[in-house]
Amino acid sequence: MSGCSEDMPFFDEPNARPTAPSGIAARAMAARGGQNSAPDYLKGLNPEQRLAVETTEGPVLVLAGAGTGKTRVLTTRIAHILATGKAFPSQILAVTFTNKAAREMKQRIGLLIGEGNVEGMPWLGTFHSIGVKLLRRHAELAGLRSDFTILDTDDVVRLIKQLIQAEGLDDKRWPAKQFAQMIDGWKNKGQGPADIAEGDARSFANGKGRELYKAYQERLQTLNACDFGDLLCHPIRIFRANPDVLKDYHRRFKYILVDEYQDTNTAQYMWLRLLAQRPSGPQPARSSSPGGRVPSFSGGSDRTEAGSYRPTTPEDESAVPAEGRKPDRASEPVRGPRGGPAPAGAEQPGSVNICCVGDDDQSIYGWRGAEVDNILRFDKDFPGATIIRLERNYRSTAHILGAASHLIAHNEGRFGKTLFTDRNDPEDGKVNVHAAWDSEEEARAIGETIEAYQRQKHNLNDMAILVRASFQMRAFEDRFITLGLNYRVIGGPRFYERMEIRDALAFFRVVANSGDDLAFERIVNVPKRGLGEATIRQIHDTARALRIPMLEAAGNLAESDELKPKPRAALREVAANFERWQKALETKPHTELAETILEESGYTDMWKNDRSAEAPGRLENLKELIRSMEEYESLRSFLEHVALVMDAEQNAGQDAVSIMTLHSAKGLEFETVFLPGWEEGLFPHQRALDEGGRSGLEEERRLAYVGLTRAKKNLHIWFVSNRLIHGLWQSTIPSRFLEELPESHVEIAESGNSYGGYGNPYGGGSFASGRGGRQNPYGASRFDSVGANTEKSGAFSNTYSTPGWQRAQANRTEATDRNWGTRSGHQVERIGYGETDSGYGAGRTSVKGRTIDGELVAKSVADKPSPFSVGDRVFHQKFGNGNISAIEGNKLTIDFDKAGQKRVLDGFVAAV
DNA sequence: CTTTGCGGATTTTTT
DNA sequence: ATCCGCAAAG
Repeated sequence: MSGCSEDMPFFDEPNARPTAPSGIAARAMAARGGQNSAPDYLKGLNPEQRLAVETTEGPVLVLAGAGTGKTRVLTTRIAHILATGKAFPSQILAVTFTNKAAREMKQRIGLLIGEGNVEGMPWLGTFHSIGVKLLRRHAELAGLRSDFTILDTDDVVRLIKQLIQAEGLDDKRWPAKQFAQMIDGWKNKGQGPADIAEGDARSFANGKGRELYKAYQERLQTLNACDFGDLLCHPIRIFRANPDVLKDYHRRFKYILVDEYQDTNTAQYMWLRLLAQRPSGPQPARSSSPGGRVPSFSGGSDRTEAGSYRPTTPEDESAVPAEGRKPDRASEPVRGPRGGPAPAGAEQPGSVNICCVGDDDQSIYGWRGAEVDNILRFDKDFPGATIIRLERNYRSTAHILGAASHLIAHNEGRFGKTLFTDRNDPEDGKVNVHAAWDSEEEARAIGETIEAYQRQKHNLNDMAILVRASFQMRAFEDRFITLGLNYRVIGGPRFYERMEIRDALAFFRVVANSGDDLAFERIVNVPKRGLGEATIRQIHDTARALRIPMLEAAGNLAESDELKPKPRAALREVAANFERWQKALETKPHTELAETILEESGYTDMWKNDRSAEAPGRLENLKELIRSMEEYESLRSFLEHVALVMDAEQNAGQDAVSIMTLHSAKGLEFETVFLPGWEEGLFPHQRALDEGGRSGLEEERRLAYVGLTRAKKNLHIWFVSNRLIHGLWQSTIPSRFLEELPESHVEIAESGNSYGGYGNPYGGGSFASGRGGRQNPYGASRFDSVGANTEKSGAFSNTYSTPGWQRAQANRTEATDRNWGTRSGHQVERIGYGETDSGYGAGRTSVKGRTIDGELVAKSVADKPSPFSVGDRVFHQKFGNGNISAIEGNKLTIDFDKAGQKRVLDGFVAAV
């Protein structure tokens, strides 16, 4: 968050191209047997991969399908560039989207080239972390000091709220959160207040959108702060306005690599374009392409500074590139290996050694600004680009690949790739499609399948459940708790988002940077000190009037007599505390200081005195926070890290099933994958359909594709006929994506009997043909309307007329009748609800009554008196041992030894 | 200042 | 249904 001093000199090395092999290069060359035998790191690459690695010069697009060795290519390519002495580590710019990807890349390059040498890659990182680095260097060019603070979403929303109120607007009618998202959207497109569309500007706050945006930017500037979007937009602006600065980077970055290119948004694209341009020579990446109409971030659309682009013409606005404007230089890139180092393309004027790796079929972040078009028009942006397809898949069985390929082929507007594999094991099973009555049964059945796999010696670690929306996770968590099956939820609320962590960080931020008013406001009255709205307003006003930080203003006020005695004493203490801690910053080790701060501020005591169930977990988190600080040299460098890298590894050691959303599964793989919830309205999601239209549907389909391609060997897809949505039971129909799977690779599982795999209760034939004409006696389901409107191709409508499917149908009807009674008066009560927050693992845990074969189990239990009494010692599968402190019916309040106080159903604990 | 009660929202997520 | 945030009352 606050100032981290970069001690590495900016240009730490001569900019000259290395002439002699560096240590790494020497080693790699030594490893190379003779002129014709490849160095070790190239061994084992297939021809396409090798081409992607060795085509170092000129623009290259690597279309890497799922499981085709994308990361391997990227890392080997870097290793190759280094080993052949084409560039110093510091001359390679390698960008990723997530810290995880960056970490992984660093690590894998380290394996290829030796740990120590990776340290020299200062420009390998996320777009944002590199953005921070650039911005710290040139902060003054953006009107900031180099110790600027990075605000996270929470800070931004609070700040915007203040602005909205300051404008005298109703913050109820104009939610700050919504405006924050709008600003984020604008920044994703690289648009400053001057650039936004009139309609956008008008649509918020009675037409004050633009003013509000402007006010927001001004406020950030006075706070010496910026938001995530600024980390990209400021550098873009700096580059545009300062050609000399940009030129330095042009000289510096001989090679640019971009991971997950299909996920880049417009701002990231602009940023890359600026860095990839080589003004000294022909500029293939210029206005001859759609990319030429790079939107301007600030100022009018006809500025030409930095030679970045020309005035846009109407033609430029069309998505069609002006043909016949091929680059003057030979567009034929250096292809293929020549044994020795390729010509020093890095020095050819005008050459752009940019390599983007991505997969248009895995673009699933359109909703947050990613532009698939960026990857689709790569060859227009960079004429003469080499496009390399990686289609050989090393991950999945032929059935899984067949299913995935067939599904994704329903999308238009793609490069078109077909994954293939040499693998041909007759043992490989087809993709299984299962039907269940409702989400609970779905969870139960998947739980049983998992246990069956477990009995066959499969590790839980190799299995994952990938859901479309996070609310689906609950059913699985519930079920797994009762089964005692270990699971881990990935991607829940992140560590840094937890209240206690944010509070603690706010204390640290003020200590590190007393001008951090947002942080100060957050904790000035934490723990409660009797400083209410009135006092805070007064501090605020004083600070604004005198143009000083709020902390300082608070100190002044405490010494004046403008306040009543109580708040005055409180403020005096706060000011004294911070003064003391700031002094200690110089002398005390930062972890010790952090502990002191939390102690002396009364923050830890606050949680110790809190009797709620979450309190112990929160204290645990605070301890973990301090522990994690040890890895950093100073409080400042820690805060910098936290601002950008906000994840924490969760219980990785244990064997556990992973539960996560499809989005967070991208990039991962599992032996066995379960894909529940393939129903219209949920997947494809209704909102994606409503808001995104056809392209929304295509993105959903890509998401399905991502899901399918996560599986290595076993893939189970599920759909249910009834789902609880917003507290209402809705009958649902199977996802259209099921119809889009090829019959030859799919098997309809007849899982029915043991736990009842019943699908569509309304008869109407198979889920492939049962669209339309079906009636729902219980009122209109919003999903029905979707299905009814779907006149989509019947290309696969006969897919499921197999004997197996028909038998499943027969089962289904029978079962339907049996279950019907229960369903109508649905009473799956939520009987107990306990929450655990301890650690980073499973965030939520809940227990509820359940129906088994139509009987409401929990209900029958509820009528009997509880077999336990207060004081009994009991055991719970998840929470361990504890003592009962209260009983209400069959709900027990238990003080667990480890997990703290929880409320659970008596059915889930046993007497010890 | 703290507590209670009402209204609104409830896809996906990184930095 | 239920969680969350905010505003008015205690």
